[in-house]
This record gives sequence, C-alpha cells and structure tokens, in this order.
Amino acid sequence: MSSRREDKRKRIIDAAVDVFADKGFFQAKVSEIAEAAGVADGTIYLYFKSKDDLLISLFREKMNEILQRFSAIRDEGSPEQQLRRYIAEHLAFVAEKPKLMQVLTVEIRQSPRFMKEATPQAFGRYLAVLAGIIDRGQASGAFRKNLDPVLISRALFGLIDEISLSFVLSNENEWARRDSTEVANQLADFILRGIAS
Amino acid sequence: MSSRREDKRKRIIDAAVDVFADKGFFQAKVSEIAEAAGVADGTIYLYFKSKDDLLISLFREKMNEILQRFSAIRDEGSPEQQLRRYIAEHLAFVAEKPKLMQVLTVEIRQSPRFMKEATPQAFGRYLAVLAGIIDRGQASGAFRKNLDPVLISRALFGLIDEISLSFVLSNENEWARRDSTEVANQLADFILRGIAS
Amino acid sequence: MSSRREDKRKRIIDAAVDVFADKGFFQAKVSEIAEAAGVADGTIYLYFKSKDDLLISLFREKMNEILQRFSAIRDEGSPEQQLRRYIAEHLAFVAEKPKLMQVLTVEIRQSPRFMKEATPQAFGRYLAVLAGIIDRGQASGAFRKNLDPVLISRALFGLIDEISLSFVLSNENEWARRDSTEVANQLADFILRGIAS
Amino acid sequence: MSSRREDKRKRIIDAAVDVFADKGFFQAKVSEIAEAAGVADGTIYLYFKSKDDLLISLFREKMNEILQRFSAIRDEGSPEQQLRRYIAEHLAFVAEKPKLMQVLTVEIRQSPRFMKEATPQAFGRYLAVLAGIIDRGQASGAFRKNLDPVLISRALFGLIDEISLSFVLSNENEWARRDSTEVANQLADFILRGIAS
DNA sequence: GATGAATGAGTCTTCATTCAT
DNA sequence: GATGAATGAAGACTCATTCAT
Repeated sequence: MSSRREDKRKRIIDAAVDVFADKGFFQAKVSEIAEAAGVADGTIYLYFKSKDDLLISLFREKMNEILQRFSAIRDEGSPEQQLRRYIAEHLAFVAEKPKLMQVLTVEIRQSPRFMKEATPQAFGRYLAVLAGIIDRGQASGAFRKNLDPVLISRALFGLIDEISLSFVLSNENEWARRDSTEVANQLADFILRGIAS
Repeated sequence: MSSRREDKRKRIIDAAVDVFADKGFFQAKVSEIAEAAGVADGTIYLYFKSKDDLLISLFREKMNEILQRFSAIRDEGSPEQQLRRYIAEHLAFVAEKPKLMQVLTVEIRQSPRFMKEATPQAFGRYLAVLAGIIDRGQASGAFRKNLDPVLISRALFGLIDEISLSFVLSNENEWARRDSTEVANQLADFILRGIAS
Repeated sequence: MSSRREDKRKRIIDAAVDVFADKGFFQAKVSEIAEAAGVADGTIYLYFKSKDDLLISLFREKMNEILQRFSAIRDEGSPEQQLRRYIAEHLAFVAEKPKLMQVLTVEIRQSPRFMKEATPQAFGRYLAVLAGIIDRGQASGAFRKNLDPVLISRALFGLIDEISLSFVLSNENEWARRDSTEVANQLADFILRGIAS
Repeated sequence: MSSRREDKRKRIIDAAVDVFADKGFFQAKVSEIAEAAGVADGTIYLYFKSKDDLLISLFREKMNEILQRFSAIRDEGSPEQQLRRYIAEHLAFVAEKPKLMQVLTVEIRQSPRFMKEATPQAFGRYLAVLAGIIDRGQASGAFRKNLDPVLISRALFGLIDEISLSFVLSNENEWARRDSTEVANQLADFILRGIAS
C-alpha cells in the first residue's frame, strides 16, 4: 500500500531530523538514523541514494512545507502586519520544532556543497517572502525607499535566524523560557521602526 | 628559539583557517593542513592535542585578536558613532579576511560541542562589546529603553553576521562587489532608527 | 502447467547466461538477472537455492546439452574425421553462442569451489569425448601411441578453448571475423600432424 | 630506508598472490591480505590505490619479471630448441610458483576490466615471445609456412596454459606428481611434429 | 624538536536472501 | 506460485593519531 511506503519514508526523515540535530551531520551515523526510524540500515537506501541525499531531500521537503505556511502571509493585512506575522510565525515555528529548525539552519550549512546544490532555491524562496513584504511596503509608502530590499531582507533574516538559533541551542539560556510572542513583538517593534518611512 | 616555535604554530593556524574555510571542519584532513603549513603531519600534534583542539585554539586566539580591535571602540565617541564604527569594522574585517570570518562564524557552529566548550566565552565577549554600546546608549538616553540589550545585541549580531556570510559565501552575489562602507552605512541607518529613542 | 514452470526456469537460466557473461559472476546482481528474465527477484529462489546454485545448475544443464551434441561424434567416421568434427563443432558452437561459452569456460573458473563441486563431472565427460577419440585413434594405429591420451586430450582442450576464448573476448580481434571453419581446419591440420603416427 | 619500503610492498604483493590464489579475487578480503603480509589494513592503501590496483600492479610487476626470464630464450639455439625451452620454462615456472601462475592466468581473467586495462600489454608481450619463435622458425624453413603465427602462438599458449592450470588446480591430479620435464618433452614432441615443415 | 610511515577503529554502502502479502 | 520491500551481514576504504627514527 502506498501509504505504508510513504509512512516509512516519513519515519526515516523524522528520525534523520532528530539525529542530525543531536549529533550534527558528519557525526550522525546512518545506523543511528535507521535505529531511530525503526528500520534496517539498508532500508534507508531504498528511499535515499546516500546520506547526503537524505539531508538534501529532508531539507527540500521540510522547506517546502514551511514555505506553504509562510506564503499564506502575503495575502492579508498591511505590510507592517505581514512583517509582524512573519516574525511571529518564524519564532513560533522554532519553538514548536526546534530540532527541525536546527537542521534547516545549522546542519545544512556544514558543507558548501549543500549551500550550492540544494539550498539556494528553497532558501531563496524563503527570503523572497520577506523581500516581497518589504517591496510592497516600499511601494505603498509604508516603508522607506532608500533601503535595498534584498539587503534588508537578508539582514532581517539573519536577525531572526540568530535569535532562533539562540533559542535552539541554548537549553538554559537567559531568554529561553520567554514567551516567543513577547520576543517577536520586541523584534518587530525594532525592525518596523528601522524601516518605517 | 621561541620565535621559531611561535612561527610554526602560527603557520599551522593560518593553514587551518584556509583549509577549514575551503573544506569545512569535518572534511578537512589534518594532512592537508600540514601540507598547507609546510610541516609534517605529526608536527601538528606537537602544538595541538587534536584536530578539535586546533579548531578551538584557532577560534580562541583569533577571537582575542579581533576583540582587542573591537574593544577599542568603546573608548571614543557617542553610542551612535560607536555602533556605526562597530558595524563598519565588522564588515571591513570580513572583506579583509573572509576565510577567517567563515571559520569563526560557520565552521565553528558545526558541532554543538564547540558551541558549548569553546565559543561561549569568546563569543560572549564579542557580543558584550555590542551589548555595552547599547547599554551606554540607553543610559545616555540616546537609545530606547524598552528594548532588551541582550536580545537586541544578539539580534544585531545576527543581522551583521548574515550580511557578512553572504559576502563570504557568494562569489558573484549581487552585492558582493559593493563597497562594504556603503553597506555598513545602510545597515547602520536602519539599526539606529530602530533603536533610537 | 508444467510447461509454464519450465518456461520460467529456462528464462532465468538464459538471463543468467547473459548477465554472467557481461558482468562476471561476482559482479552480476541477482536483481539484474531477475529483471533480464522478467521475473521478480524472489522468484529466482523458487527455482534455485542460491546464486551459486544458479551458476552450477546452469553449467550442468547447458553442459549436458552440449555433451549430447558432441557424444554423437563418436559414432561415425575415422578418428581423424572425428577429431576434425570435434574441433569444428566446438568452434561453431562458440560462434553461435559466445556468451554461453564464456560463462562455461571463463566465469565457471572463477571459484575453485565450482571447479571442485560442479564441473569435474561434466567437464570430465566433455574431455572424455576427446580422450575417447584419441584412445580409439591410438588403438587403430592412426595416432601415435607414445602420447598420453589424458595429457593430450587436456592439451587439445586448452588449445581449442584458448582460441574460443579469443573469439569470445575480442570484438575487433584480428581473427575475430574469420570464418570459424577456416580456423578449425588450420587447427585440425596442426593437431593431426602432431598426433599422427 | 628505501629497502624497508620496497620490502613491505613486496610482502604485500606476495601475500596478495597467496590469498588471491586461495580465495579468488572477489572473495579475498583486503584484511586477509594485510594479515598475511603482517601489516595493518590501512598500510595496503599506502602502496596501492585500491584492491583492483593491487591486482593490476601485481600482474604488471610479476609479468615483467617473467618476461625477462623468457625473453632470454630468443637469443640462443634453433627455433625448435627455443620452443622446447619455452615450454620447459613455462612448466617449470608453474611447478615452482603455482599460486603466482594461478593468479596470473585465472584470477586476472575474472573481470573483463582487467583484460582490457592491464593485461593486453603484458600478455601480448608474453605471446609475442612465442610468435617470434614461430616466425623465425617459418623464416628459417624449420616450420611450416601455411600456419598463421598469431593463431598458432595463441593456440600453443592455450595448450601450455591448460596443462599448467591442471597442475595448479589439481592437488591429487593423476599427473600432478609427474616430472614437469617429462610432460614438457611430450608436449614439445607433439607440437614440433605439428608445426614442422 | 621534527618527521611521515604505520596503524586500526570506524562507517557507509551493497546485495543475496527472506517472507508477508 | 509470484512478488518485491525489507533485511542485515559483510567489507573496502579513510584518516586522526602515534611513535620509532
């Protein structure tokens, strides 16, 4: 049955997220992933060509899910509201699935190869959501026009990503227990002031 | 002669920066570093306990050099000027030593182990420079007081770091050829607006 | 229906001949053979105990077919004529079914295990046809008696086999395009002179 | 010291000859060869790029040694004497180093890849010695001219090789204990009759 | 101190074989 | 009988580290 097959593939990807997040890509053993997924080592190779392919596939698929979630943002509210929602969604997602976020933002960077082969497309689309918000904000006069949308969207991504990272990596971090909504608001205030016209 | 010894140690660290930046930590071979440094494989183990130790030592030492450069910032000018200078220095440094920057920001993240063992101290001190500027700005009334200095300094670091990263990783990036001064100014404008009271 | 079963078994053996000839026994995958035969991987194990068993069964069965073809030789003509016919038949067979010949002479040698378990019997019978011709030739006075029939039959087999091999393995060999009849005649002339009394 | 290095390389090759002869190329484990050579597994890879490379290097080097031994034949005596000596040398060599002979004639054939990459050159030179003897014999009028030297040299090689093989593979073969000189004489008688004019 | 040959633990990947459907 | 997804044992190869010179 097809659902059986998809089920097993999903279990492997989910196991890979956990193990990659815990050990890092290069230190993660395929056999650990297999064990975590409850399948035999060889089974992984029925679904993925290699350990590399597993990471890349994982990235593509999870990134697509996230993109769908985020692409809905553009459809409602003012640019300011969209930006707030983007930040809130991102931080909520991090709070919700910290391991996935770590793999998507940290482990994937490990090899320039992944950065070149797999990420530009998906990562670029993720950035494009942000750049789109800024574009529309500039067009509507809500945001200053003398800021480069590409530069600023990348800067904002870095800002949000770093905060996400500190959530993800710090177990007993000083703000780890803060409500992500509060953090999101504070960041949004800061950013909106920075780009408001 | 002590200078001889220091010379060889330095050559190994510089070679490691190059190789780690090019290949990534886990894919870099000790023998490649040895070759790039012009020493025998075994010689590296006279100066560093292990490959891990080489990365950590590299990080600590280079970070200290950078910190000295940045800690001078606090001594002159207004918080706004200090923040501008901080950003400018960071981007100038990236333009100057992109490989070192890549190792310090990307490779070092590879393993949570490094994040936990070696970086918090040095990295924390680097962030502290930024947090100090914000603190003093809030104290002097130049910056808004309802922003958490720790959160904002981390956010600003992420922002600057991401832009640095895009410089480092992109060979034909759209803004790769821009003058780093111009970028620094634009970022500073954005940030200062965001935190100005 | 029994013929159905036999049909599938035959298809597997024929596919195995092709794949073993192309890839060699150890590099041939059971799944390739299954695909070439148009059956599922598991089906092969309904007809053969193992990959080894497939090779051995293939050898035995094909060898028996060949032996029937060759054993008819002993029934007609003089020893000289029989020897000529033996050589001609062998080379004609090679020209006709080069892949089968390659499996029977090259792949089967790969493992001493096959040489010990499966081939001696069948191979011995094949040699026996040759030895029988020589025996009868010596008895009739046509062939010299101071040649050991076992040694000479083996020598002749090697001679013919090597020429066969060069046919099988060489695509653009210098004599690959020659008529096998011509080659057979030349070899027969040489051999008959060598053993004639 | 260079002799140390060469010594270790030689030990590996000699161990490989033993193991390849006993188990066959594909069933021989690199670790077995290492153990037989008294070195660590990894050491083999300091001298050879891969298991394949080990077999090919072994073949090339041993073949060259043999060729030097055989190429001396052409310098003395009549073609008949040369042919006798060639056969005698070949069989003596087989009796002396049966495992090496098995690797050189049986194992090397396993993969068409080896046949194409490594052997044609060396094998061709070996055959050329034989073809040269026949050529000179035909030129001097000692051998019949209506036999193709290339065909006949290949046929003779097959003949001699098969007898060698039966020596090599049969432990309790009926003629295994015979004096190789006697066998060589009998074969030489047969062959010389066959090609004498 | 310096060397670099040697080590051998560690792991990805393959593929013959099995068995639930 | 037939299937083919799943299994997991097996092995080539890498490379950080050591140590005799």
